[in-house]
Amino acid sequence: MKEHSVTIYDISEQAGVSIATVSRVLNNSSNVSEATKKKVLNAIKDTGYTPNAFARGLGLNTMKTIGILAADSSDLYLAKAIYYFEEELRASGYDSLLCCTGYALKDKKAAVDLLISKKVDGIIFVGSNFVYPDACDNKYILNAAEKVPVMLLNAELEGQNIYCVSSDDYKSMYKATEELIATGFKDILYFYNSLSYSGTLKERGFRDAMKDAGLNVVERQLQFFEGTREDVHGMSAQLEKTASSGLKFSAVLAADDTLALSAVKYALSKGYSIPEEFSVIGYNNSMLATCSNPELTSIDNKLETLCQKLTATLMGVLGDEEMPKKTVFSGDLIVRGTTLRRD
Amino acid sequence: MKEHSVTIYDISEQAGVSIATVSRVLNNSSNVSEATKKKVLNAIKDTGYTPNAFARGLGLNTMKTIGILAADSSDLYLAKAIYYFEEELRASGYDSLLCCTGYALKDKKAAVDLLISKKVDGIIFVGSNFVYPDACDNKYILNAAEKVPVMLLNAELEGQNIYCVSSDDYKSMYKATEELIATGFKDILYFYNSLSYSGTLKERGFRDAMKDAGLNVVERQLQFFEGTREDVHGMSAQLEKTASSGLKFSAVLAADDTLALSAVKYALSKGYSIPEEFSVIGYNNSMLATCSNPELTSIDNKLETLCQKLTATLMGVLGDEEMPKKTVFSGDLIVRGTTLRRD
DNA sequence: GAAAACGCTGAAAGCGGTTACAGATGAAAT
DNA sequence: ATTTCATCTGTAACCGCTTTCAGCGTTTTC
Repeated sequence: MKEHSVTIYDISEQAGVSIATVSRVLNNSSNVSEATKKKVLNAIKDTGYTPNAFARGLGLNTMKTIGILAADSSDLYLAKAIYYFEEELRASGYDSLLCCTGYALKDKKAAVDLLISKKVDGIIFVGSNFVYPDACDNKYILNAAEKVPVMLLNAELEGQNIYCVSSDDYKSMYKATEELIATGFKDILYFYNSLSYSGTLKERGFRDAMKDAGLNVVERQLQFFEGTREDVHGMSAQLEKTASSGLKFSAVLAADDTLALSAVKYALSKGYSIPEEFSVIGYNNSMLATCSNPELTSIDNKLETLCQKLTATLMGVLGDEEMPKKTVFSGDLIVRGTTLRRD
Repeated sequence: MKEHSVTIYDISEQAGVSIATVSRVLNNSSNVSEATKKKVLNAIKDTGYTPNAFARGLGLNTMKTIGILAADSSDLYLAKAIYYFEEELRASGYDSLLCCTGYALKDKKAAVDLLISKKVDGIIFVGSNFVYPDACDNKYILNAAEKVPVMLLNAELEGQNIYCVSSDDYKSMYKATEELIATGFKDILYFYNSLSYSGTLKERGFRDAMKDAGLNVVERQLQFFEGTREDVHGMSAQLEKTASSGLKFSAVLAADDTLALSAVKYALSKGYSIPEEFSVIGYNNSMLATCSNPELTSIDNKLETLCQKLTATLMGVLGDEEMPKKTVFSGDLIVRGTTLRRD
């Protein structure tokens, strides 16, 4: 099978030059005469030679590769982020090594080691679930940052060589809560499925907005969904159960569009008319928002902008520039069919 | 920054052994006495050493890495496939290098070269859009196959060192068409957005089923959507336009759940009741199917099984086993709310 | 016309591992 | 006591590429 792949030596021999010259041609570096360059390029074309990136990486001690860590690449939001990163990185001359870690801390640690051993030039942690409320669980990130710049999307962590780009989830959720209240919905159920860093921010936004509006929040009003992120049926079942257990709510503020969609499903099954009798606000403004019927009012946290900014920051860091350790973008509330218009 | 990272030499020095011994400990190979092993492991722990994967790769000429090529990692279906592959590969001791190529041939070629240069042990082409109807456009795949095993998901291409695992899209679409006809819908609009290999199969399935039912198909009945894969509004607008241009249809057979969802949107906007007056069948049985209201009847092509089979085949090939060059799984029609039940 | 500068090329060291081979040590067999 | 053998460890070559340094021929400079 692997019948001794073509190396720079084969090229040098065929072109009648030294390997150094071949290397120079490959890298477009320093002065090589047109004649020799042509000879080398021909030899390369003839043999179908592709340089060995290991060998190059060994010498240069960089593979021009950025590690991307995401819990679940099939999550709509994370997938989109990965896509943007891939695109941005490629445009900057970097490749990406993707690791889907799942949500267990142990696997996240293993993935970081793997990326380090592959000598990535930087690591992007996609999504807030990598940063834990308990500080000592975050040591693996600090360790990584000792070796390589670490970028956090939608999470925050202080530390040398750690850079954060995130959306202002606190404010967004505060705004969303206000919106529901302003359109006449006071018995709001907060529906979430992640205990992450940004999850905490969102929850605080909801609580504070309720408090500032003089509304009381009972703990049952915050529903945590434990199932998988795609289990829409399970989600609406939980709402159903919550309602039948006696808690009254006429609006759902969801930490995620999928949860919001399940709320729409629940409301329709109950025969409520949306948005007059029952309102819903989602989060992330994913494609689900426009797929839904009626379409979801949702928070757009400008993922593409976040990803661009994060990549730009990373490139700056790699170029030894001084870069801001923390950038926050505020989100927009996109009003669609699951909330009332106000004028 | 990069303050001379810890190497095997540092470990050997600290542990008072040779680098060969350190290497042996790292690879758990041959006989190393417990005492020395312990010394080495301690040194590793103390220094936080992680082996350099380039150097290892250079020596072994394998990085234990599989390249994954997908046009768009944020596409629901592709993202899911990527997720399964990642999972399966990791379980088999391989890592994955993801390249999102976009849909342009040129970029696909570039991505293949990149993977080859990174010395991946195999390449998985995720999705049928990598195989073109025009054979000479597929040369880049044959080239890749000269260097490394090539795996095709949902596409077929003859060639040395090329292995295909796919769903029987022809039969599935044939079945779906039959279902619509059997439930009383004969003026079916076929809605698609991809000219890929499996796209062709699907279309043939539709055409043949219609023909076998004695139904005529006019070309306007096959609508191609050119926009992006998430533009639900654009899709329903096209249906709207098609309808107002005079073509009558009371059912949509979509090559993709997103397209199907847009059909639901269109039908609802027209005030048709689903599924009695208007039926829809989607494809892929993605989460959109259960997100929709009413929920989509869709073809489940058992993506997870496909991915598992493909990975297993690849592992077999890498282990120099004889493997089937082509495996086909048939799909299931999952009946939900957008088609009538039949008894 | 000799010296200096320049453009191009090659030899060789090094990147950090793996591994074949040889050497050292100690126990078992004769 | 000597040989044999197994067990453990070290030396050094090698993987394919980049890059420094030196060398050489040619042109410029005074």
